[in-house]
Amino acid sequence: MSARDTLLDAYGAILLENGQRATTLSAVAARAGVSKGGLLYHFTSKDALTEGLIDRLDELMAEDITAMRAAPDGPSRYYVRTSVWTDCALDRTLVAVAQLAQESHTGAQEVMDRARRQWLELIRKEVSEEATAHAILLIGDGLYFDAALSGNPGSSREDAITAAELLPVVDRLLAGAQD
Amino acid sequence: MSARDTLLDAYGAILLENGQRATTLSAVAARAGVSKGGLLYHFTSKDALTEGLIDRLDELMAEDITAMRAAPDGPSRYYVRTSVWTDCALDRTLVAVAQLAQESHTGAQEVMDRARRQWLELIRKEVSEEATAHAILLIGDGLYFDAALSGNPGSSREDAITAAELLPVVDRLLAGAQD
DNA sequence: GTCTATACGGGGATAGAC
DNA sequence: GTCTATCCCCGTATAGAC
Repeated sequence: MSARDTLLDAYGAILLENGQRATTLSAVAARAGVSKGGLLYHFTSKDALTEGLIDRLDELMAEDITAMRAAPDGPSRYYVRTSVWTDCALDRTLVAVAQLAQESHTGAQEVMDRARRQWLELIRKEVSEEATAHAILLIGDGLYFDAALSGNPGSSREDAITAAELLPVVDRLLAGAQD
Repeated sequence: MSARDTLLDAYGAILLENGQRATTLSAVAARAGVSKGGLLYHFTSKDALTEGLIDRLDELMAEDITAMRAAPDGPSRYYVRTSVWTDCALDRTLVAVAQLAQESHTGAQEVMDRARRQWLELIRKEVSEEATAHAILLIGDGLYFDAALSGNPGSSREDAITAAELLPVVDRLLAGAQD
């Protein structure tokens, strides 16, 4: 794995677990196993580091949209299924960048906006009724919100909802919107 | 309005609009129209300031739970209705404290957890089916997530969903869970 | 490609005047 | 009750050795 990727992993992990304030250059460097100077060789500034993470999210989102479009059980079910926390690269990067977006980082806000628009577009193809499509999108948002709040989403709470429990509800929403 | 309340308003507003990193003592003091020293007379440290905001959320939540319990259209509809951004004190404080929770602030995480548990408990009284109750809770979470992401939720986007559009979907969920 | 040393600014907090 | 002045620490970034 490239040094750049290792550093982005460390940055994302700290962002996810302890929030923006904890993402000092020394903390990121230490977690990646290099010194501050070493970090600044690969990313010339902290801004460059955040741009790197945003670019990574853009790539992961492109993959996700492709998979969602091809999902055998349909985009809505795919979307809700994959919004439940699975600790995958997209989950982690998305919640990390969401933190940046909340700190008014324009680039982060734009990529989050783009992500939600792309998801909604695919859900709409399956669910003609506008409000239902939005409700499904909101359920996914809610799942990410929970993950973001918990700080350490890996240690899922005992009362966390599972995809298996949630999908029948999505099915009912889909069926109800068909009339 | 007391000086304390004015300062908490300023702190919450900056947290909401620009994120934790922007909430320096000088910025909060300036927004409240006092000096740094003036602020530190009312709140002896930055921690005291955040505790103040968390206490405020606790009070607002108690009011909200009372109103939700007495809502004529039922707790679920009340919950979704009021989760749509209305720029009220609870909305603003909740999203502000959510930011603190994401920065691993224990007190903030606890009050957010408490809030979600209380909401879920009341929704459960109306919706016996567990997954549906969770789905309704998640729709509210999603609405708060959107508000948090936008940075300045006051300036609602044109594509934002309204309560009027969302409530029929909630009704269908309630009806579907009755069988 | 990675390190140490250092410069510089900003944020939190105290002391004390008014 | 609110202000200014000041201190110290820490975070970002640069310079230059290895």
